[in-house]
Amino acid sequence: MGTKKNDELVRAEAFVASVQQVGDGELFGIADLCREFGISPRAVRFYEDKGLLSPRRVNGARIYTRRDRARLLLILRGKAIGSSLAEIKHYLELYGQHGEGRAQQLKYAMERTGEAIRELEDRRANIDVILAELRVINASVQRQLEQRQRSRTED
Amino acid sequence: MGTKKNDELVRAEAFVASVQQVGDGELFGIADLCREFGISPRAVRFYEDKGLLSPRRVNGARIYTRRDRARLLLILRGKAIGSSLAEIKHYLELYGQHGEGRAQQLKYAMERTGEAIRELEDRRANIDVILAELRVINASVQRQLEQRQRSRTED
DNA sequence: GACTTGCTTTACGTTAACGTCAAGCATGGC
DNA sequence: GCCATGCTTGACGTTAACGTAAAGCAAGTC
Repeated sequence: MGTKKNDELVRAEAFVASVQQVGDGELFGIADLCREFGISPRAVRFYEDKGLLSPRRVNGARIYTRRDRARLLLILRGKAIGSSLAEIKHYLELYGQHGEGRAQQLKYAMERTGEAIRELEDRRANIDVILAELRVINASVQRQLEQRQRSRTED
Repeated sequence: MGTKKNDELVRAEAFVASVQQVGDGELFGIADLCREFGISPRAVRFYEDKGLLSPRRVNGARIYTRRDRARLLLILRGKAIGSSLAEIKHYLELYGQHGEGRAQQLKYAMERTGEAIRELEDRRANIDVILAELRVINASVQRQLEQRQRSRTED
């Protein structure tokens, strides 16, 4: 009963927690992340320039925590759904901690997340429309094909 | 029973038909389309440069049919879901007619639409993941707020 | 201590998707 | 005939998201 739905929820909570986590434990070099996610170092540094990441430094070299890694994953997912880095930056801010602020700020945070949710639902709705149309097309082409088959069989 | 679902299907079939329609009937100037969709003439001409539109000309001026208008709508929906104009061009090709080709071409067309469908489903899945996370965040913030309310009431 | 390997910054190049003039034709009003 | 309006085609500018050298530090190897 609702096991799949619940799995999704658990996974979502875990990921949000990993983004809000304090940066300790396992550490990564830039090459590690690039290998893991199949992206270029240039891209990772670019995201940092844009304020999406802020790894620590050891001898000038960038050191990433699990939290940074989670942030990078969010960036890539954002790109996968067609968001700009500017929009993704907003997402990252939403994923930040909201425990310290006062009521005013909490309300503001809720409005922002609400906005983001509505926008994404809207985008998904548009995808659904296109998907429905593509399925119509696909079915139509398939009917065409089946007709050919039949007229051949009738020979 | 399934009325909403059926409405979607009908609407999808109607739109696909309007894209495949022959260009006659009602005609539009570029300003009409810009007003209707809230975009700039420059953008419309740009889409034409990229091969996404090909309106007829009268005295050099562009004349758009219902079919062109439907194509433009598809372009804008494509943009709304974060697709590039190059990807949208692929969509437009998929929406084109598939009645004339031979079996080989029909099969190829089906593969392409199948690909596009899978990609969009993938994108939608990613959106769902982010949506789930945003809802987790939203709920968390709301709990924080309710706690404040309660501790105030206890005074 | 020279060399390789892996990181760094700086800077210039590139593609996409337009915005923004500038200059010219075509049509309708007066 | 003149002028405003609305269209047209260049051509150059701009922002985003990197790619692509070029040149230099830092650590480990032999």
